[in-house]
Amino acid sequence: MSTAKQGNVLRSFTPERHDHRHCVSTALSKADAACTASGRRLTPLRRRVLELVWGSHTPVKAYDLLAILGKERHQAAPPTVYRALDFLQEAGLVHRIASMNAFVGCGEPGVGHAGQFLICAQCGTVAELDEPGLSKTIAASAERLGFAVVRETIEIEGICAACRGGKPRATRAIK
Amino acid sequence: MSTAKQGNVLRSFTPERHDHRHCVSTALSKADAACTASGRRLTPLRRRVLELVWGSHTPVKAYDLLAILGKERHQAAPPTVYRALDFLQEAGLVHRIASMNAFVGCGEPGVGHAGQFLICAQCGTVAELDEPGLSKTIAASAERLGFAVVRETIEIEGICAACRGGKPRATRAIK
DNA sequence: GGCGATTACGTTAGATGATAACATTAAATT
DNA sequence: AATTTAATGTTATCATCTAACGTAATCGCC
Repeated sequence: MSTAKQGNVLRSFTPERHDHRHCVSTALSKADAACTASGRRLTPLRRRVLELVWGSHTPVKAYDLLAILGKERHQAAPPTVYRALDFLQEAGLVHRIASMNAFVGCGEPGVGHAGQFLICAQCGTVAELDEPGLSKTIAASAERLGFAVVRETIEIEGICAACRGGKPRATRAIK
Repeated sequence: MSTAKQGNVLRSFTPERHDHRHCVSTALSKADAACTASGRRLTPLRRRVLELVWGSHTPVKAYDLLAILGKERHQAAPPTVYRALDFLQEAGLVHRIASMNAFVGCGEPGVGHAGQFLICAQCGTVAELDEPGLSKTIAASAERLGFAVVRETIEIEGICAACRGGKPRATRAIK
């Protein structure tokens, strides 16, 4: 048996008690650094959207962000939030979860990686993986068919350890 | 090195010249059989929707189906088509491609398999895979985190052999 | 075959998700 | 400061999907 290299967990299922404000501020610091490095402008609006995305333990819907922004700035329309999200995706700071039409903060911005997610159907929390083995298997299949891979969308739905272990967290609702 | 078992191609990139009506009628026959076997009712409406889905080489949008049904039956609203699609998904006869908000016929109904798709960004055609190796890799990662997999969404975007080989097919448009 | 229960479908309305197009403001560049 | 570019505001609209409720078809049973 080959010693399969284990992948990394870029964003783990968060433990029940942890200071999430710390996660958020760390993410924002990383984002500042990444944008400075790449010459992008993390404007107050974009930064605020990123903060809101990180503020939730679960993927956030665009219109939820819109509702919050609407209260804060008294002017916010769909393009406001979609443009910010587009920027953040482009910058590798958030991922879009296609199967949910929702967004999560990226646990490891800057590092080139595919989008590989484990999504708990119970509590809605998301873990982000970087399993090179997965991408390799995909690449092998693709190659057999002469298919050139451009982008991977891997979203695995299931039940996380906490929810299985009889101590389910707060339910999926993010409002 | 272990002799990795190669997966199956459940639905391949269709060759340029082939009698697609044959694909469709085969799919419908299989569907009839599968529904009879499982005690489901493949009503005329559902059957027609399945036929329309299979009629396209590329994933079909719900509203495209709606437009066609509208002409045929002079009464067709969104629920008409979404309900039929829900049934067909439940019955394992079509898959939803989350990253496209579109639907494709399932190449191997009845056989339990994950949704693994290669999607050509150029021509829009879709190949459906069943790579047990992929699912195994995913299961291994999940297990490390105590995560119980329920459903896999694997959608790989890229360029298919035909489009790479300088003889691109008709473009993605399905209208 | 009639009858109640169930399932499918019709119909209206609206929630949610996303984008086009153009005006305005702010920032970077010269 | 003037010019250019990038970001945001604003309005409108399109696309996707679902809730809720009524009607019609079908099924299961007697």
